[in-house]
Amino acid sequence: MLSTKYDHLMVEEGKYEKWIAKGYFKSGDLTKKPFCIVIPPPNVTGKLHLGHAWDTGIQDAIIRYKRMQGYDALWVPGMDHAGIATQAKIDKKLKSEGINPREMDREEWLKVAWSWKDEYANNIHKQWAKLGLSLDYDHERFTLDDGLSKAVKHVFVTLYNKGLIYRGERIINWDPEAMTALSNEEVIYKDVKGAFYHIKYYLEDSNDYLEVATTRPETLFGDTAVAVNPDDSRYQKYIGKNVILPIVNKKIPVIADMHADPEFGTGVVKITPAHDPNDFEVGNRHNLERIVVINPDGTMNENAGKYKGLDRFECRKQLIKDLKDADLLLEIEEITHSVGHSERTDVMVEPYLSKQWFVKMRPLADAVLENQKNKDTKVNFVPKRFEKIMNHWMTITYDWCISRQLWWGHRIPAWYKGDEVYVGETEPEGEGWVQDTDVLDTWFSSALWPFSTLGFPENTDMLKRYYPNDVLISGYDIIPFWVNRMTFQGLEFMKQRPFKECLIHGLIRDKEGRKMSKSLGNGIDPMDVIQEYGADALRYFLLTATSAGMDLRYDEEKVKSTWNFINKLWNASRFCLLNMEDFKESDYTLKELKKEDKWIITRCNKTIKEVIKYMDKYEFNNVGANLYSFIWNDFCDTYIEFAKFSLDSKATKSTLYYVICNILKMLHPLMPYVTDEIYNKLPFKDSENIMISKYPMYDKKMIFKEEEEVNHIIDFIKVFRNIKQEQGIGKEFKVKLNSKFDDLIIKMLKLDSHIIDKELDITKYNVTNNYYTLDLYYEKQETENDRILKEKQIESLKNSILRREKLLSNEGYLTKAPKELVESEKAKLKEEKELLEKLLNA
RNA sequence: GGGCGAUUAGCUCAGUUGGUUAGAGCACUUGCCUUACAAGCAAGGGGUCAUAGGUUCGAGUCCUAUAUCGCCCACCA
Repeated sequence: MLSTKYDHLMVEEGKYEKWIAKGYFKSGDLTKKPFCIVIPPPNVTGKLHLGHAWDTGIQDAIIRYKRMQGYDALWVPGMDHAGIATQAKIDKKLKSEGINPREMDREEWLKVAWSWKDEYANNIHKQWAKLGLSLDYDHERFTLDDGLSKAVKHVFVTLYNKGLIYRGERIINWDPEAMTALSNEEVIYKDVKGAFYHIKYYLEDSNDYLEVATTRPETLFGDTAVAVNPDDSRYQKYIGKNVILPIVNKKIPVIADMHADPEFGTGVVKITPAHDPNDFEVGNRHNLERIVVINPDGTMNENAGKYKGLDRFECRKQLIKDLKDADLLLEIEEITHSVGHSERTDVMVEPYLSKQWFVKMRPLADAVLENQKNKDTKVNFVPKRFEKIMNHWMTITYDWCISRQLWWGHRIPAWYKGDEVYVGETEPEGEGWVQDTDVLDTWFSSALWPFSTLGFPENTDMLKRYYPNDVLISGYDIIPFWVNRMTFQGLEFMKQRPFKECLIHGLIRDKEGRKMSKSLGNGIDPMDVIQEYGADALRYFLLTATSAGMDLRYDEEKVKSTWNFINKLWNASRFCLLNMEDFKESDYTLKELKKEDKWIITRCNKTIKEVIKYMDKYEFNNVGANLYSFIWNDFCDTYIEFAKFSLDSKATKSTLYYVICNILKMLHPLMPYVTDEIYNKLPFKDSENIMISKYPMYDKKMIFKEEEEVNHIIDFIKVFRNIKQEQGIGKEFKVKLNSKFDDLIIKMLKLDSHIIDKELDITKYNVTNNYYTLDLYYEKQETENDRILKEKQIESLKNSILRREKLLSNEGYLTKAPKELVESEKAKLKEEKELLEKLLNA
């Protein structure tokens, strides 16, 4: 028997291991329809946070729901090597041990990395288990495992052969701390305080100068021209002349280029083709030399002359001082401008001329845009609005820099011998070939996740069966990084969308609405929450606290209140089980039901219908609201109280069984542990385990017309109690029943010893809800207060009648509103008028 | 500059294709240890749905502005 109080630690202990041992998470029953979700692979950099708990909780709810509905449900687990993030962490750890990671041998370093991966993967497995996720571990993958590496190589080589991957010298975003190139998506723009430095660029052999404004004076060593707008009348006379580059004292030309905006700054731009993407384009147009002046680690190189070796920011300081001393600095204009920072290391990104590998995006993105026009073949976002983010990205995207100067990742399958380049899945024959030392962007491999995990590039049975995936669950923050890239790679290599639907959720915030972050120290460890309230409470809270696509504030009070809800379920179940001790399957019957049994069974079926509707739409907040009020209000507060009058009846026991069984099943996807615990204690059950039992189905035959009658009974009970409390009536009162009364009302209100059949000459109050009516007599002079209360009741009724009469005399309403609505308004008006009559005559 | 979201009870949030008098949890008031649960039960108070217009028989919901907060993208010499 269940203990008197819900104990989440006891309930959750050992269950996951049991589920695993029984093989309940396994997929592959070919007689069933397939349903597949792949987990967004967490990074092997740390522990899972609340966002993961939310994201995976949604997936587990969906997969458990589908499994119970008879699908062959496959949820593919896996993790991401997370190149730059993981390498940064490993390097940090090595440095803290006094080891310089860059002085290590690559192979040695990789050994450290793999043991790091093992340790963190192990942690993540433990956390998945705590969360209760029904992942099919037979199909677990890691982005660097052999199969996925093969997929990556295949994709790289195929795209290269198609001309969709190329190697080129471009301005890329450079992270001077991680010392690697980054993609545009890995650059976070932040507003920082900086300055416009107005510098004199003297014209050759003249005392005249051009005023150049720049935020990055240290790049002037790389200047190879100064540009003005060809239509800018102020400067036309200078076009074609030379200016003297300050400090360097070198001649550079004044050129005319549209890039210079006459409205912006001084209208004169210094052109540094090796350190600015726009300048790079200008340089191409005018055939300018590209001079790199900064080293990969952010220090100045030999082109900076005496500033060589200085950090870029130190150089700026010194240079400004020297310019000032040489009277070349006109002004320092303080401004706030946005500057790119590395997503991972948070250092200022350096636009940097460098030879890298790129994916040519235009054809791939266009294919996505085309595919999104067809609702049967496109990725359907839930909520719909997120499709815009993808479409916009596909419209403006430009070539994707995929090479990273890191060790942790997929080594680029390209080999060089002199000027020769070979790209292939395996090393080329012959002597002297050297493989590219770079690895690929992490997202290059995760972009293949929906099909690489299923066996691609082989055309496996798995791939045929589970691709496209049915739904992908992701936060809106990774649409550009991941969802978009999976979509174009899926279309390119599988000729089909990677998933039919894409369910988007928001971000977790703290109680004050701030993003959870390490620097703020406001992060919450889901494992702590599970320890205190249980995985069931955490998961139910996360899923039901907000509507789709919205951010979620973590509020411990709400988790606590979810715990209370589970405790309520626990005790309701306890009540059922206590009364089912000798109840056998052969006793179970839904014939000869009493009206209250029919009432709860009807409510239960209506709830099933709603819950299924909302589960199918992924509206878990609505699923929760329906279940919560059905369980707490209808079942616990109302039906169980009714049931107490007929606990030895088979109909009552059967009804209790019917309802609790359906409740447990509907709750199971949202709170797997406690529902498993209680289901197991049922005297008999339809399945070995709730998680492989059949999900409830709406049954029209179980909708009874008696529901309405019982609703009136419940309503009357409420009206009576209200009046009794408002009038301050204690145990001394008499009632004279003025209509046919129902036994349930008598029992619930404990009226039997108070019934009289004669009128009394004391305070009388007519209690009615228009279906039942009685006179309530009690020893108390009617006070002013009582009179006011009664008048208030009459007043509000009169107002309501007036409102309805007005509505029903509106010609437009009568002709245009649905007939049923008008009819029910009329009926209600009639009821109200009758009720008013009774109250006035009382 | 372009786009998106939010604004509803003291707090956190729901509110479906427009349809009774706008809901929940927490908090609050009153009365209850009623043998499933006092982490509970019963009853209750509390909202001019950000503002201004409009469409409609009817608007929290649709349209047009405006305000405030937040996010994304682009630009930033």
